[in-house]
Amino acid sequence: MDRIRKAFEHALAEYLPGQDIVIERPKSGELGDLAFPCFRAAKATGKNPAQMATELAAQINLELDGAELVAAGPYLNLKLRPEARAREVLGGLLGDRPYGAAEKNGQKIIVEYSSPNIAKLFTIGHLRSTMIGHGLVQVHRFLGYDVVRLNHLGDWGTQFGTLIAAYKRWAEAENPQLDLDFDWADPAPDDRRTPLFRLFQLYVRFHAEEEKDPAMRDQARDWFRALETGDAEARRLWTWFREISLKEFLRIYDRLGVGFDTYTEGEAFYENKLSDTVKALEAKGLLQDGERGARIVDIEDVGISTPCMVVKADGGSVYATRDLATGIYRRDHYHYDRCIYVIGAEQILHMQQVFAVLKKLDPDWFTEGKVIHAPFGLISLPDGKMSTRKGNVIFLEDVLDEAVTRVLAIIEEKNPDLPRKTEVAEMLGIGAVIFFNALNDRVKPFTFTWDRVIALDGDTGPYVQYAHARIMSILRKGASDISLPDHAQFDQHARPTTQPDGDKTAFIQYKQVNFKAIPFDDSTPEPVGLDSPFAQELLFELAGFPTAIRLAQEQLQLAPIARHLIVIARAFSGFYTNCPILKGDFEDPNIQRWRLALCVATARALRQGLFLIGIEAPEEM
RNA sequence: GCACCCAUAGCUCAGGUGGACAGAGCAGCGGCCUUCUAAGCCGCAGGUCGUUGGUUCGAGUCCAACUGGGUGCACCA
Repeated sequence: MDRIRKAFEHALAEYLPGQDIVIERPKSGELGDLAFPCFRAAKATGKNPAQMATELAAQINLELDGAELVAAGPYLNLKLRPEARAREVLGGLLGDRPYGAAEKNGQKIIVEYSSPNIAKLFTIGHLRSTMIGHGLVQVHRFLGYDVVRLNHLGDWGTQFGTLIAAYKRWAEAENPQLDLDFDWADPAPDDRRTPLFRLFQLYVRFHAEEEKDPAMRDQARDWFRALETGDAEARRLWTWFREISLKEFLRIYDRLGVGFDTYTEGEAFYENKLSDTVKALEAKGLLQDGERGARIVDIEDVGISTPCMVVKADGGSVYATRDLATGIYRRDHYHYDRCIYVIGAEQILHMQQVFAVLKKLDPDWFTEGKVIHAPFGLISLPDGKMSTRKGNVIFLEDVLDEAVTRVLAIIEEKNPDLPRKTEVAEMLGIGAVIFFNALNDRVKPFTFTWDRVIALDGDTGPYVQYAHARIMSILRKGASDISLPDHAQFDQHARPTTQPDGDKTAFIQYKQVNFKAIPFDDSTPEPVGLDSPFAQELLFELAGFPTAIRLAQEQLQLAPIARHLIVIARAFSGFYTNCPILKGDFEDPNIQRWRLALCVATARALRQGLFLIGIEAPEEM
């Protein structure tokens, strides 16, 4: 389609010299494959847009086989004949390269995402940063960028004082390994009898009790100070807490199919870099005295009235200090082209402050767009904000488990003989949750309800997966001259591992799918059997898939991909119900071949898109 | 008080750089399983795009003010 777009652009440029030629996609495939809105050009030449479209349609000779120009009101549309469209789209989708993927472009992107706090359990809120970040990683790799995946672990701070104090108070004596249930707390659910869960219980209890006994706060502070000054006992517990937390995190990442290149560059990593950061700011003359002796950077000149505090009155560091140190370290260590922070929208001001200070510190490096915040809206509960401290949260694992349970019930009802039920249920249940997140990937906050997040009908992950499974079923039954993708091979590429040096491949290799009967080269015969409006609409939507991926990269959000997957799946359903593939009575056997080719192309696009947002596609469901 | 974000069908949301008729899903009602998976398909019904002005040939989209909601505003992260 790129080839045709270029030819169209060229032809238009010839007739409209000196004008910006912007080519769009029509609203539907019925109108054409490409559209040129004549408004601007008409205005520049003082013509009526509709008249101009008519004139251009008559004048321009495209010299493209199978393409015609049609004036539709103020639009000049390029419309391919059904056969030409089929050839064009299928040729792109059934080639060696993943559809819409780009060559390496030499640019390096680093993405910081997930970044959970040690000793806390993943909530539904963590899904946002984790999966949006993962999706952005996939999309950038797909488009040819080198990507570094960073997990900025919350492994430092006063909460460690809290944890150590709580551990000392309630656990050390009778439950030192945290391997027993506490008699003062609800027992952990069966599948969550982990040290991390009990650590979390300690944390919640401490916060509850310190309300009544403020002296406990001092103990927590003291322990954190001990940790900062290198006290051996504090250090030992910190290391251990970090370990048991990370172990659980990795298990969940594995379940989600997410991974990172490093887990070591968390907040603790930057502790010994803070004083240098402050010195660098000092050297640049950026630090000023603030209230009560705090040290601040004034950023009013860039429109931010709240100054960025870097040093507290007591000389301690704050969040911003760590983020500044992080920014500097990454500049020196990664030499990136762009650094993306996938962090909640409630931190917009904070990120603006940090970016503003970084720009003052090194305007040559931190240019516009060099560091960028990809924010997402907060998830709240029907009765208010989630609070880990208060314990009114929805845990991510509970959501995933519930989704899988609901899917299993449906499988038992509709397809009880399905092989590998548990695995399929896992793919579908988790897919539903992840897809919902991708579809709602936006700045608007939303209220969590079980039925919304785990919906299985309508515009959902399972809807897309279902379309894919139906195709695979057809191919199993009828595609004797099409070799199917090897499932093991697919899994290997589809699931990025949690190993730092693991997965480097962002897209599925489909070398296993070969069209022996219909090679795509100049000798490829005219496609037949695809002139139905349903087939044509499906082809049109498949053609729009690369645009959706590029849009996702530009906007740093996954919604365009999720939405387009729905559109493709819906178009396929139309094709599926209206155009027989295996059961048809074809006078020309090539009709069936070409319809099968369209099926393979669709499956490939669906899998690829699901993969980009982090979802697996079972072959049967 | 100041800043940022948001406001489209009963509900949840789409509507890249203003432009082809404001579209989906859910919920509701009515059809479709002796043919490739009914987790599906088809149809019906449902909207003064928060309000008022402005810019423009053209505004759901841009600007201003207002109303309503969310978030943030230096010694927590």
